[in-house]
Amino acid sequence: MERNTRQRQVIRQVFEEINRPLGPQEVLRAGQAYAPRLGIATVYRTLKTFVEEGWLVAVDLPGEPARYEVAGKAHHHHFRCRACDRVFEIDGCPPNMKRLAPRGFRLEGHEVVLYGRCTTCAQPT
Amino acid sequence: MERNTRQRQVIRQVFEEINRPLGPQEVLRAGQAYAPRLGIATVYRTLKTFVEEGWLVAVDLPGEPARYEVAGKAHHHHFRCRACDRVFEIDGCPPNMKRLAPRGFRLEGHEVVLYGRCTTCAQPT
DNA sequence: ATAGATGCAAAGGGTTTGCACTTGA
DNA sequence: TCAAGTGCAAACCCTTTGCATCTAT
Repeated sequence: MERNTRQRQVIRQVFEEINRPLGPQEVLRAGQAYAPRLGIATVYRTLKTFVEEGWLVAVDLPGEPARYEVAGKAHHHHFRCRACDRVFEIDGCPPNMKRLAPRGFRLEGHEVVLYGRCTTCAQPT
Repeated sequence: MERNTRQRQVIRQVFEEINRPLGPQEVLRAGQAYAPRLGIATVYRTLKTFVEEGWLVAVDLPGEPARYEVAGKAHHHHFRCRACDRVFEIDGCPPNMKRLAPRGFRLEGHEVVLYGRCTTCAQPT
């Protein structure tokens, strides 16, 4: 059965406070503000546990380690800022994905990732 | 200056024969059919060299090691078969990507990945 | 009390690098 | 000839795992 340890409370809190997908290192650093002895192994184990419980889902972007976000949101995609490397959720979804699949291929799902500058990093100064 | 070694000939040939994105291990195994002593380090180094030369481009899909394909093709995306894990190029591109970016964000690029079954793996038997 | 959770350090898997040997030009 | 390229093994980085200790329940 599940225990409600200090570390898990902290990790849950981190995801509730920072509303965007977070990687293990981001979780570790944010969590250590509340629990300085928090270790990276615990972060990995806890992320895995939360995914199995269904409270988190993995967000995989091309060419980088997995991030995680709170589960249960509507279908959506992600925007990755090339300046600060943070990832943001975006609503909506391009239409007619089906017509892109070659004939004979069965389309079961898709991923869309946008790249550019977030509001903060797009500022002139 | 660049040398035209047996290993490089073999790796070039592999990409010309197999017309889809290949990962280092796929290149190694295909290449060893022609050059049995081909080593994985050479594959990595050669892939990197070819990318720097501009002959190959990296194809990164979420959550998996990079693949490579011959450069110079028109803008396109990829389809990954969930049964055989092979990746195929697909033409076309969803319209109106711009409207998906949040206000204030500057959109510079995008990736689309389709998932499903390729023709071969979609066959009933 | 005690099984689940943690922290550390060691082990894994994929990628890169150091170095002596090989080889194309 | 002789520097670029290769193969092997060691090093690396990120993630996972083993194990002794700690701690919610």
